[in-house]
Amino acid sequence: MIAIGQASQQSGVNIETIRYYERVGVVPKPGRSTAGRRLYSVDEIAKLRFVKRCRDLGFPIPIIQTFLSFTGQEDRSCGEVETLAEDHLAQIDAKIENLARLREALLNLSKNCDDGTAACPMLDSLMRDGFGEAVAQKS
Amino acid sequence: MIAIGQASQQSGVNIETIRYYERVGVVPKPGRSTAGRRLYSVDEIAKLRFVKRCRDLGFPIPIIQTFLSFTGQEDRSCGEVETLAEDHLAQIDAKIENLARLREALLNLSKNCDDGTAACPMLDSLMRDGFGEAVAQKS
DNA sequence: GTACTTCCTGTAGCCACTACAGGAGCAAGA
DNA sequence: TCTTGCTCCTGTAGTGGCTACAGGAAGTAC
Repeated sequence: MIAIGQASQQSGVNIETIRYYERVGVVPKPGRSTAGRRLYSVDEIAKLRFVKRCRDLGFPIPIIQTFLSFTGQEDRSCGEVETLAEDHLAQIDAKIENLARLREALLNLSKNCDDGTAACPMLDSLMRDGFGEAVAQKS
Repeated sequence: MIAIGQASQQSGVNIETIRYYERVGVVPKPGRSTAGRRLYSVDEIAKLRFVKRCRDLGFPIPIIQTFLSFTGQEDRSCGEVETLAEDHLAQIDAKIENLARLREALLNLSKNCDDGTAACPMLDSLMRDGFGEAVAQKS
């Protein structure tokens, strides 16, 4: 059983973030020492690392909680995990597409800036009507 | 001079968001009617629309404030605008790259799910050591 | 005994909104 | 004139996923 600082080092999760995860119920409350300090087992460290990996993959916390509720149970979990992962993948694809469109729009705008005049054509374009409607989408 | 509802329609900015922009100082405080209701001029609507377009392009609010401080002033603005836009473009590129990497990692993980066994290989991979380090980057 | 580090709780801040409560004004029809 | 329904007002709190800080207690090394 190790203290939170070591748990942080071994899992790669910030101390404050570990406490945050505990507070919102992502990971279960760990045991405590007689003085009230958190003590983590190897399993709990593994769970923290799992959460970190999922977060690095961009999964939102509620999805990770669903994942954690599946681990250990054998039946039906794989299909649901796959569905959640595919949904997430679709969202990532949508984000990439959106950013690519935005990139194009921005590139078109800023290349006008090269013409050497003092007033900025990019700001002009943004101020004038009729631009930008093609970009407006939520990421 | 029109009321906030019309200003919202004409600019495409949500009413609550208009008030938020006023509160944080993105747009100047508008005039008021005798009863204390906000009244917007054509110029102020244009400014709101400008802010919306910049937000749609993903510019953070402090940058938009810089843009707005440049509009109307002729000298030196274009070079600085270009720099800000290029920085932003670089950030978008970094985000796209990150998401693409993440996409790959996720695809590799979830395609293992197809093997028909009951326990989930994807969750297994995430629980085991040695995976995910290549993905960990801030978006 | 003392200096240093780690840990504790609780609260507030970040970004860019969004939602809601509880009230007031305004315009149109009966 | 009264009522109905819409718009608007202020102020506050919530969203997600942390991060930072204050003020204190406990542990460790010399």
